[in-house]
Amino acid sequence: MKITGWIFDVYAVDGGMRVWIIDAQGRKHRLLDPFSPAFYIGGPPASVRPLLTFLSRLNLPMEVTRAVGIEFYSGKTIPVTRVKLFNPIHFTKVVRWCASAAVKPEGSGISLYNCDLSLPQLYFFERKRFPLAFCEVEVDPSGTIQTVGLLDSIWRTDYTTPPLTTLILRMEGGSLRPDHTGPRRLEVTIDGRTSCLEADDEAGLIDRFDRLLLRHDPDLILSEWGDPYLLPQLMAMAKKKRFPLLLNREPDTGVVTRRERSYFTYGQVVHQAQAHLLLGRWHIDLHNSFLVDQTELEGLFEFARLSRIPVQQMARTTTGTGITSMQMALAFEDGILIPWRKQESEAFKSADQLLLTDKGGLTYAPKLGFHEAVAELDFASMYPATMARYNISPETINCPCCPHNLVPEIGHHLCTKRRGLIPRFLEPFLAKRAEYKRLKKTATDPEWKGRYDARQSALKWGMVTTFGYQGYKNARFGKIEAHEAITAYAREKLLQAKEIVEAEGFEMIHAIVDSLWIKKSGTTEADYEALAERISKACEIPIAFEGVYRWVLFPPSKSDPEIGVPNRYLGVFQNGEVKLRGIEARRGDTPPFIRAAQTEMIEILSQAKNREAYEALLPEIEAIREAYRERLKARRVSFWELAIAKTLSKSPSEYQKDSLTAIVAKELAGRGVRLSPGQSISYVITDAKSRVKSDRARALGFIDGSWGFDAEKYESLLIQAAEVLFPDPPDRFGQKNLLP
DNA sequence: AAAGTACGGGG
DNA sequence: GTGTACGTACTTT
Repeated sequence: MKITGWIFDVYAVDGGMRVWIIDAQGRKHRLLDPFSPAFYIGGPPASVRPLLTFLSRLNLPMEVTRAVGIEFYSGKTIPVTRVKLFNPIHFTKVVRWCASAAVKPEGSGISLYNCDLSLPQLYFFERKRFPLAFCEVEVDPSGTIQTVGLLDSIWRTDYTTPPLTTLILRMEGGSLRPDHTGPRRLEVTIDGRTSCLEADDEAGLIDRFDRLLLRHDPDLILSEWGDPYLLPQLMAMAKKKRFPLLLNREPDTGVVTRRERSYFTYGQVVHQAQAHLLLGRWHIDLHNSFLVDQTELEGLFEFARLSRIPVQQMARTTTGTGITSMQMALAFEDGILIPWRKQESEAFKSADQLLLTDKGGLTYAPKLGFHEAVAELDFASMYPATMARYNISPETINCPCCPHNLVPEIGHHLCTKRRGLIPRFLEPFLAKRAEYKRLKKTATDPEWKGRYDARQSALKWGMVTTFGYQGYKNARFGKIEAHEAITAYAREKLLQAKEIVEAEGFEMIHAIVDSLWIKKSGTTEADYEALAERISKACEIPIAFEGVYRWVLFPPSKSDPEIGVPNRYLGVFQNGEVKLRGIEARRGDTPPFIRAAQTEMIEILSQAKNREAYEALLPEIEAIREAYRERLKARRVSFWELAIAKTLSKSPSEYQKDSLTAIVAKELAGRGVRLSPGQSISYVITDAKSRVKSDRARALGFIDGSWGFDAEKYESLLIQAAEVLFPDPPDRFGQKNLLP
């Protein structure tokens, strides 16, 4: 039998990989693909021999042969032993035994390769397939796959995804975390019909839920808080009532769970809730996935395809894991032995070298205040472009063969003989993103426009991470020296651009890492385009002319009104597009009420063509402010609009100061809500100055009509949000603010 | 005044 | 099962 469709799910079962295909009619096909994953052992024969003896005593179906592979850092072909397990479910166990200290004593010189990948990854790598690939499958009557013809490629930009039956699982009445509120009803939506299930009849609830699953057989359970709350609750109820819960499509299997964790990344703590992964069906929690949060399902699918990580797993992992998997796939294709964990440590650096290399991006202080007709030039994807252009990769930095090819400022050098893995990975990746951006512009169908945008945004995250990962000590294909080389080149490029611009008589208003704000009277758009062209040529990486601002405002720092702040500004391009950085409307912890007020004000100001017109709008801005103030006074504001969302950086009990966040977190913890670092909470300020601390603020989920809000406090936030837009003009320091 | 806490960036 | 910088703004003590 021949089946044409998309690879929906892949996981290991006894005797092979379970492969689910969904065809264009939405039919689901449960197939088996025999698969014998292999890992490799390298090292001195005297050390390898006892390991092989150990393996032979296991009496598991396997094949041990001699092979060769390329060692990643040296690029040399080395002899290795290949261990192929005939049954994939033995793989993880056998690798773990081989790695354990009893079998592989310290100092044995043994290295294991290709051993810490998941089985779906190994399967996809070896068979050159990928999640959601469109293909033609030849199947025998028992459902075993004979051949697979790939009708798709990870580099396609016009791919489609299978038709999915989706069940939406959430709590009635909003998306607040269920355990941060009082009791609510469970809501299940499928085929456009929503049913509410009462929690007081547990047996009836499970029974109705099971019947919905049976009747509709959804491919995707899309939940809000399914991971930390709904699925655990449903599973506990089912267990208590001894009812089966038919979440998996694979018979006689349990739901795979992964422990919750909190980790630190990019300067902040992130919480990943416990995950519930289904077999033959997807469960995706909208609130437990960075990628879905940033790029919708479309970006998640793009990442799953490229990384060869199944959709459900990809939803819960970081973009860093995703791009590492893409890099491993490329290494695998090239016959490179994938190193298990990093062995290389940072090379020694002298004190004066440290001073130079530890600098990151270059930042100037902006010229304060209001400016007209300023142009912005941005180096596009500066860091990835630099890595690709200068061949920056962990195995090319400080190679033994090219000491002459120096990186600016710092003592590192780069290989000229071997193209690095990271640049080879980045080239098609950069090109694919550029293609999506182009398609997004030219697409006429709004649905595809949105799709292209989500996909390019997912790729953007991949590139941001590729750079960040070079500086991470445990990255598989990263090296801190490579990170330093990238920022060194980037500083050089920005300086070079600044020199060109100033030599041509432009005034530099601001410059930061990869962007310049410049002006010169009489300059046309075509002149700016030509200037960008000249800089691109001189710098060897592309810089783009973003546009000319009607006006851009760099408000003064609140701690020192004489200086500006690098990342706090607002401006309007000539096409009317508004750009905000660092101000209230852009921040995640601004209450919706304040955000709405400031956004409305900026909307009005964006009409202004020049400074005079801008200043003339002051009365209108004041009118908006007063209208919002009236609403506060008349209490015509919902708690939801006043809610402040904050991310916890520690467990509630670890807070030392009684900030509002700490007070509310402790209050919630006292009600039995488990809060881990990285989770967020929402609260309303009820009485900021109350001597009774617990009266100062109240969690949004537990506030009711008996509580009021602190109108005075919100009024001051409102006034502040307005004042940012009318600071003391820089040439009129010492005068009163334009707003009282 | 000092220390604690949280935010953004990237596009 | 993977990104620990850095500056600003604001609050508490």
